[in-house]
Amino acid sequence: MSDHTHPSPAESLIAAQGGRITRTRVAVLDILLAAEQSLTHDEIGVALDDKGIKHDRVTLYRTLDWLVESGVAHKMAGDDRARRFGVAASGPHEHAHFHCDRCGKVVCLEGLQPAVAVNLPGGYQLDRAELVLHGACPTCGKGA
Amino acid sequence: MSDHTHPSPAESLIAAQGGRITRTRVAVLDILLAAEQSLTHDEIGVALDDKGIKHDRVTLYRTLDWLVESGVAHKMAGDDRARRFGVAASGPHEHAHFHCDRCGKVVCLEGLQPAVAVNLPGGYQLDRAELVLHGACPTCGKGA
DNA sequence: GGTGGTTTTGCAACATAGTAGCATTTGCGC
DNA sequence: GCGCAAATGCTACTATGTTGCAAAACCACC
Repeated sequence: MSDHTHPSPAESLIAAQGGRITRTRVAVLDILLAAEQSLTHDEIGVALDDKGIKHDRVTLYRTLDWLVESGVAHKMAGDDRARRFGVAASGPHEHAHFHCDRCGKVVCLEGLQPAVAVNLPGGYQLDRAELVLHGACPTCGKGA
Repeated sequence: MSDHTHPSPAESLIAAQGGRITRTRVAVLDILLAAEQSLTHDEIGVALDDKGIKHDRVTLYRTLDWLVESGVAHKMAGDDRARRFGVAASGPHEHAHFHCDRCGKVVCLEGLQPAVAVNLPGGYQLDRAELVLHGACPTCGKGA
């Protein structure tokens, strides 16, 4: 529609995965990149709507799914049935997550992988470990 | 409906929580007690139907919810949107779970809590840690 | 810059998981 | 046995996620 005078890192990130540069895809990745914590579909949808980007619920699901399959983003299941999405900073998402039980926010704790090489009963082949810490985040902890 | 000649441990467990001994509640807890791995609502419903226990989907939800609130069972969110339930052997459910990525089964690994007291960024108040190990279970690992 | 093929979007309908309200039943104290 | 409160079962509803297909957008090529 206009000249692309703002070459966001999202575009190059999408292009690096062999995907097409589309409005929705760039906007979603931009939102994910700017967010400090994992977001749900609904939150991303609201943010998308706030940016004036026309979108569909299904498109959002497929876009997020594509980002996860491309390794750009990663998804995780929270306490309720809402899946949350975040950008995968490093290659493997071998990092812990902190889930605040009060505000429900999920933050990625990069560079915080404990020794999970525990003694497996035998026969079990460990592929990856997912550690979720529950408690109160700094914001909610102070207001307690 | 007949005389209770088999006083299952489920009954006393329910009574200890101050709950009423009902058909559904005893049967559900019995199934959970007998199962080695966590079960979904659907799996419990099938097992309930297999035992000839008349039940409703909503009743099952509420029964499971009551068991969780009473501390008898514990729930966790899997990879998909289906919640899984299992009996809480000890008091706090401070144990790890193993999720087989091939058959989708979730097993509770009792007595397998690693040192998760990692260095939190500060301000975060850790309440409990949930560790989910992903990989292949002995059954699926052998057939690979 | 135009054209064509393929991907992506958008729409509608569907599928599954979980919840709410309320009348009826049932367990349990009395 | 009686009565009350808890638990069940029913319908309907919400939320989350999926599938199929036609229209539009993106990109390669000319």
